[in-house]
Amino acid sequence: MSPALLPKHVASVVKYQRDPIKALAMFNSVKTENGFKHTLLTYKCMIEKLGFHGEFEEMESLMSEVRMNIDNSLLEGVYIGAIRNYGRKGKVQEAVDVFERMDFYNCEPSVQSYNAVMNILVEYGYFNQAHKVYLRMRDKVVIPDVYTFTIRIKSFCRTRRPHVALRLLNNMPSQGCELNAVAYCTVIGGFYEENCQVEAYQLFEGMLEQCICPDITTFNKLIHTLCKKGDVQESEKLLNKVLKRGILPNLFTFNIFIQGLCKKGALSEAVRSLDGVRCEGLKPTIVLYNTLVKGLSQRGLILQALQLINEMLDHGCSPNIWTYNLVINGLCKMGCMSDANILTNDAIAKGYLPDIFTFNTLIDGYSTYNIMINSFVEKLNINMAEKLFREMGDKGCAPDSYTYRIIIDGFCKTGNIDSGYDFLIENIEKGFIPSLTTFGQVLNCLCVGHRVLEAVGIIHLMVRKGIVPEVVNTIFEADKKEVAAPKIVVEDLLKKSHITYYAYEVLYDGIRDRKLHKKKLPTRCSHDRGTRSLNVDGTV
DNA sequence: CCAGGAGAAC
Repeated sequence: MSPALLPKHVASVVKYQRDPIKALAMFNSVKTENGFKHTLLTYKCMIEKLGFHGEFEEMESLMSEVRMNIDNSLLEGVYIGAIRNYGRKGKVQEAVDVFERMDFYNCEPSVQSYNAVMNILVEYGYFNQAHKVYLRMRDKVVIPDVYTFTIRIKSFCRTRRPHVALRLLNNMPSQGCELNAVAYCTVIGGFYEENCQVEAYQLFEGMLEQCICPDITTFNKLIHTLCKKGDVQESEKLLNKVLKRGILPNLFTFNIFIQGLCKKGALSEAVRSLDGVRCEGLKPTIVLYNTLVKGLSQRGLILQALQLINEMLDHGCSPNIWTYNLVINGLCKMGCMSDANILTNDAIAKGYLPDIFTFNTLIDGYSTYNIMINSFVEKLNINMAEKLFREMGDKGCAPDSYTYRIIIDGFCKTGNIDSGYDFLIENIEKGFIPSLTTFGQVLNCLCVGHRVLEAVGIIHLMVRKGIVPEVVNTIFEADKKEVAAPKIVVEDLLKKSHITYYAYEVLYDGIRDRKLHKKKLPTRCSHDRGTRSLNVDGTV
């Protein structure tokens, strides 16, 4: 007998399976296990998983299922999870819908549900709707808790009414709700947001006097508000206060400070604070370094930024493509396009593959696309090269003959003959004349793949486009020319080593084959480029 | 189960 399958086992598998759909398949398959029945726990985990990954259809259908199998009054946690996940993905209406349907499904929302939906409404700026939910909550005689107050405080702060927020804070004790540091700091942040340093600081001191001290998370949020505005000094003042209370700064704290210092241009101080990080026994992370690299690059301190990259390597922290993007962007802003290109190639050479942001940065440099595409082709990362090629068109930056050459080259090297062929045709269609090397490459690939029809088609296309050795033009009789020209082209290609001897043989036989000669090429759909289809002669 | 945590270019 196999050991019994327990709900907690299923729940943990669901939790640790990365792929929500795979988790769902497992979840469904255990239903047939002898004696196993899903519980509130397993349903909750599965619904949470689906919602977290934005699989809302599956999530909703599982919610219908759980309603049939579990006492509906126990499902509040499930609904709150769904509300949160809809909120995380910006689906405010859907979040509200879940909330609204709760009592219809015999689940009376508690204060937590009201809070969850109110918070989403406030986060997305639906302040009036949030207030309506609050009024309904009072109507239903649901008692607000400290979370409710904090959400309402936040709402007042977001609508730039910190004084109203303060009044609410002060009313909390009389409503039987104890103040805590989160509620306090939300108000304090609201004052700082409106540049009311005096009120904010007084309130901060008042909070500490009541022996209410923020934890590092809450504190970080507060100084983030300040540092974003460039007020590092005030942040330091606050930090010194909480340090005395035994609060320890963490990497978030340092990063926020460094951002603030960079913002006000105190770059050397910002760089020095790396030592402070280490003094605290913390190990600077890539995020921290990148913050500094960004600050330095934005101020045009490129050499220092590059020096910092070396330093991070010395400390066992590898830069990433973001790191390079920041410096590349700095160079572009300074107008040093060629240096930006050099650095980009340098990054590629070191194995840091440029991403979409690299190109947004470099977009001004007009030949940059070709450099980039070439780099990718050399790395045989042809997908990225093609993506760039498409993007280049979208940006109104027309590919030139060279672009085609390198990209066709890339496809041939990676054995993607369909794409190589399509690009060759597209190249010609755009009015460019590909080089014989390019023709040769595609022809070789086609012949190796026994794609004689297309290969021969290309030879005829070359003839029609006049891409032929000079000698062909000395043949005056049209029918003689028609027979001789393809042969001459193929021989010329072999002579100049653009095609292999094998390809030559295949082509030579192919052009003599009358069936092939007369046969029109089948219409090919370009797989990934819309519905346009081409015949080999370039007609659509 | 509900409030409060650093991340990038245009």
